[in-house]
Amino acid sequence: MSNQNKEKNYLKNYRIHDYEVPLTCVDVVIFTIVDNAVNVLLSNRKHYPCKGAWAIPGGFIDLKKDHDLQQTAYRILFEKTGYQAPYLEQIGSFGNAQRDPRGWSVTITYFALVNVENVTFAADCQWYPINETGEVNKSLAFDHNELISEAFQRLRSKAQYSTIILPVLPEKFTLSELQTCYETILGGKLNKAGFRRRILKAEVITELSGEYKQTSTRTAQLYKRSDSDNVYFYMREIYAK
Amino acid sequence: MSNQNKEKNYLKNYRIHDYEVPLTCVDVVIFTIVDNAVNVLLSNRKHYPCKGAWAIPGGFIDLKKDHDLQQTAYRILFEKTGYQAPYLEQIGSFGNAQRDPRGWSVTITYFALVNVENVTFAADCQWYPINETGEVNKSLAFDHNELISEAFQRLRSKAQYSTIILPVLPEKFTLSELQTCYETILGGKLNKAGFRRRILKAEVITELSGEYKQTSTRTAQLYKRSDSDNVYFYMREIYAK
DNA sequence: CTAATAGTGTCTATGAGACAATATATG
DNA sequence: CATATATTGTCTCATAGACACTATTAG
Repeated sequence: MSNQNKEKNYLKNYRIHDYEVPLTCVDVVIFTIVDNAVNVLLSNRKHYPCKGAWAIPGGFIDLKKDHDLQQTAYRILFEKTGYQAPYLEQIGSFGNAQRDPRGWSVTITYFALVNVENVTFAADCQWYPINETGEVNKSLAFDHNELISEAFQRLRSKAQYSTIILPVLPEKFTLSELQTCYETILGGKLNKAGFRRRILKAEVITELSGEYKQTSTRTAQLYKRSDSDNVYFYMREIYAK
Repeated sequence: MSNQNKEKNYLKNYRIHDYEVPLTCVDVVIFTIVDNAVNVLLSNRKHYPCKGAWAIPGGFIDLKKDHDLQQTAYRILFEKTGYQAPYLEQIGSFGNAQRDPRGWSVTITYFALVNVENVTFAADCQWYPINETGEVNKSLAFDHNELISEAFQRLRSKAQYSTIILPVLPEKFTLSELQTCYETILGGKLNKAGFRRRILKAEVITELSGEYKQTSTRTAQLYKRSDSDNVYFYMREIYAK
């Protein structure tokens, strides 16, 4: 038998269920900002294990429908929030023998950034604020509080040198609102003049000429995300205190 | 039946093989520097599929022996290189329906940095230089050239703002050798005075007082990694040209 | 007018890039 | 001494941080 035929033969007889395999699933930590606090979307589990417990949205790969991992994550996010194209990034995979009572399990974890006003979330979901350690004050299913914490660290770290957080803002926003979002995520105050210089240099937002937001005092210029709303990466980190 | 008993019952009857699951494996891109070029360790596949093809070291999770994903990666690395504690970092997971002829498959990919002199690699392995696009000039099994490229991008990107590459150096080295390593990975020349200021500021290397390396001209001060050889992250990127 | 927030001007501090000067080996 | 590389000094430049000043709105 030729080598090629041997390979064909091997593949014909290959059955994944002849092997011991881990559980593999995809989880998505969905962040937004509500009332100047970072919030995460929690979903109440309908099925065993951990039925009734709160958890971040997640699920198994649909081998028939999902073309790749990213699409699994998009599907999960869409099912829970109705969002079509949010900011979505893989933060890493976590796997060990203990994290799931069913056995050795791996989660490929993503994080997403959404604007709270654009979410029409499923009935089993709710926003929950995260605390200073990047977790929620609530006992969650599996190791989900750790996953949230990891995701938040990534978010905060990226906010220090990029314009990643723009998707949490509404369509139109002021520079002060944008600065407040950064301050919320970074956990400290930023210098106003410096912040403005920095964000304008990135050319990721565009002034809406003639459009202003009424406030109790001086009106503020409105901006929108630029059409080419790619994330900009700075050569230097910003410092919040 | 109580809710707790129902859960126990569910777990007792849970069989992973009742579900359609993807293949899940761990692959490790092992980098070193040989003759001022970044090299990657390739292993010749002994088993189907892609028997006889070159691939990066990888394998399945051993559900009995491996406590977590990181340990799977360490095990794979140790089996191929004899290395006990190299620099190892997860770069991400890649999964889709096409990348493995056996079906939907996920790889959790790590990259490692080793010093070439400390490796005693397995007989089925060899170093292979990577080209400007971060791939090897060779057709590899599965999507392994893409994985190498992703890993190399991560390596280069991290070298711009951290001291991550120290593990590729031998026990004792000169500042010029260290700078050459950085230049090899970054793909450009660095400013000498600036580089020295920067690396010494990080306090990740220690002068070996009285020890010098003979060269054809002036001897050079030897250094070693500091005992606390944690990776240092700079607030600002370095620029190679 | 006052209060409050929006928006700008400018000085300082940090650290990288450029480039040259000096030091020390070999032959 | 010539040459090559190691090592250091110093000037410039970009950008962040500090801080105060001006502008504009409501009441």
